[in-house]
Amino acid sequence: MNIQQLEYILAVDQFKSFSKAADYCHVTQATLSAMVKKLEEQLDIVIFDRKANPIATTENGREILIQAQQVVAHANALLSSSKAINQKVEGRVKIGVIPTIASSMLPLIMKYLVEKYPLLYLEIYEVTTNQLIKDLRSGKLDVGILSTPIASTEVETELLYVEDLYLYGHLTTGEKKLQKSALSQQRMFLLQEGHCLRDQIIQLCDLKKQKSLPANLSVESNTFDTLLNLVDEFSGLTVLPALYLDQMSEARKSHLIDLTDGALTREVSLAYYRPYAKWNILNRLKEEIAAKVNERLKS
Amino acid sequence: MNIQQLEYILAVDQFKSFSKAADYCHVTQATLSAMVKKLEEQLDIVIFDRKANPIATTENGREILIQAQQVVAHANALLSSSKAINQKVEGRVKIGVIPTIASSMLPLIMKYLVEKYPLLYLEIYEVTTNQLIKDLRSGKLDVGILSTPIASTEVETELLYVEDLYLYGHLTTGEKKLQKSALSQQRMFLLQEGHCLRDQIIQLCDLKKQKSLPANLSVESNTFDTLLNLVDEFSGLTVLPALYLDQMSEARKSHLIDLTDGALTREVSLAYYRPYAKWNILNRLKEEIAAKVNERLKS
DNA sequence: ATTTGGCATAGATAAAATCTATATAGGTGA
DNA sequence: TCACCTATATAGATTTTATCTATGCCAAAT
Repeated sequence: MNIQQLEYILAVDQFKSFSKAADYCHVTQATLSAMVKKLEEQLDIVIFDRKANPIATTENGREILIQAQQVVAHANALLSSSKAINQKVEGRVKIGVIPTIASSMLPLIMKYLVEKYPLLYLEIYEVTTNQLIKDLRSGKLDVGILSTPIASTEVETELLYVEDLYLYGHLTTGEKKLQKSALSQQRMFLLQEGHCLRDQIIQLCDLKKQKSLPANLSVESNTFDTLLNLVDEFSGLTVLPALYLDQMSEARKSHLIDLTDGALTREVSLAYYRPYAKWNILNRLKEEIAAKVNERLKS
Repeated sequence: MNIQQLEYILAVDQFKSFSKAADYCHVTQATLSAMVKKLEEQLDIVIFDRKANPIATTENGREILIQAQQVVAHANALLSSSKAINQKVEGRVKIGVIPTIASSMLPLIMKYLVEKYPLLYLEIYEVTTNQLIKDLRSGKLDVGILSTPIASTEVETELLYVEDLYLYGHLTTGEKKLQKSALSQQRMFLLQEGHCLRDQIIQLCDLKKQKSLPANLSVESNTFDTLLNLVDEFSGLTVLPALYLDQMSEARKSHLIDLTDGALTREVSLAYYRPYAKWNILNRLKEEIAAKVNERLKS
């Protein structure tokens, strides 16, 4: 017995005709006849009196049909539920975000999201990449937003957007341009140890023997704001993600420096450990963030 | 989506393990995995979090499982119903019986049946073969009991039992034995026109130019009882079905005459026009009658 | 680092559903 | 009563689906 066979007998009962029922079910009359017969044999009950004109449902068949109706109705309910579930964006989601993304991207997206999805409770945690991966695995977080690639193979990532990185600062020459190769000669102000953007920049710029701060001053900033103050005061360079520019004054924007040969970029991705725990919500978040950010980055 | 797939996910939810669920469902783990995956793809909902240990049901999956339970429960209810229906012997059945069977077989079976099946209402109509076939076709009767073979192709018959026919009467020679070929020489008392047993005997005994009653007396009986009285009075022969002997006095039984070469028999069968209208009841009647009569005929 | 338990996947096989074409039965009108 | 018409049943071929065996892969535990 299967649901399809039940649908077949419901159709025959409704149309009082095998051929009309077959049309309705989008199968040939031969198929429908065979399936009805098979069901009747399995149940050991003859459901239809084919000699009657129009076809009649037997007494036993009537009882079977009532139950068949139930089964099919519930099956259809299940299918509609599954569609409804996929539409639904509600509930609590714990999101871990690394600081450099939190300070640059979140302002752009959060207000929009909470207004569009009033039934969605977003809990945002600002954590480092390493902590984020741990928390994903332990289940403390449902999803992370971080910069890829990452070493972990256990955590899956999906690219949200690719963001340009901008140089900011004061060159001794007073120029507004710089070659990539010259980067390693510059005094570069970086975020604290643990920020992945720091590591990325060190790698990108090949900053091993970099000139840094005066020896009597050691500052490692946690925020771009502090970093910018340092750069302004001590004269040097730092690196900012594109989305952070939204928060900068026009005066400071004039201190952005172009790289003459290509650009620095970073990937920002969603990271899951259990991709499907809150699939519909996370999938929607992914779409919304990607759309909103890419629209912003184009302008 | 099909019922089996729903049973699979119910098992996984129950056992928190694909392989245990597979054992439970008597399929391999590979099959169950594939089917669960297929269902998840069709619903576009991931039901199980396979990374959890033990396996966890996702939030969405939980909602699906609740509905799956419903569907499966109703499907099982349908299957049990079908079994119950096949057991059930109740309701009203209109049975047509030809007179020679009514007077011989019914007394044996009726009391037994109505006591064994108190919910069964048997309506018995005594009608001729021709009328019986008409009434079956028109739906006035659900089933008939008659002597086969019959000419009609529209009515289906199922053999109930084969019954010996006995000769009864008084031979002029005083003997208790007769050859078949001598039958046509005897004065034979028959039932009225319309009784099929009459026609059968005429055919069996090749009674064309038979000696019958004195010309000034024309009696055609409707009942064996009358027939026997005629035979006793006018001296001659008649033919009785085996089951009628139950109702005969011992005195009369001594006037039974053996055929020296073989026996006369008739087939008694159930006749349906719509074989499945009351299948379970009719099928049970068939079994009961055949069993009871054959048991009687053997003794 | 290696083993182990458990799910996924690939490829082959078996089972079931479906189709086309045709037979057959029941009803209808000449 | 015969031929015709309509509707269901059946046979055989084809496609789809379910299932199995064998193996890969991953994460947890030793």
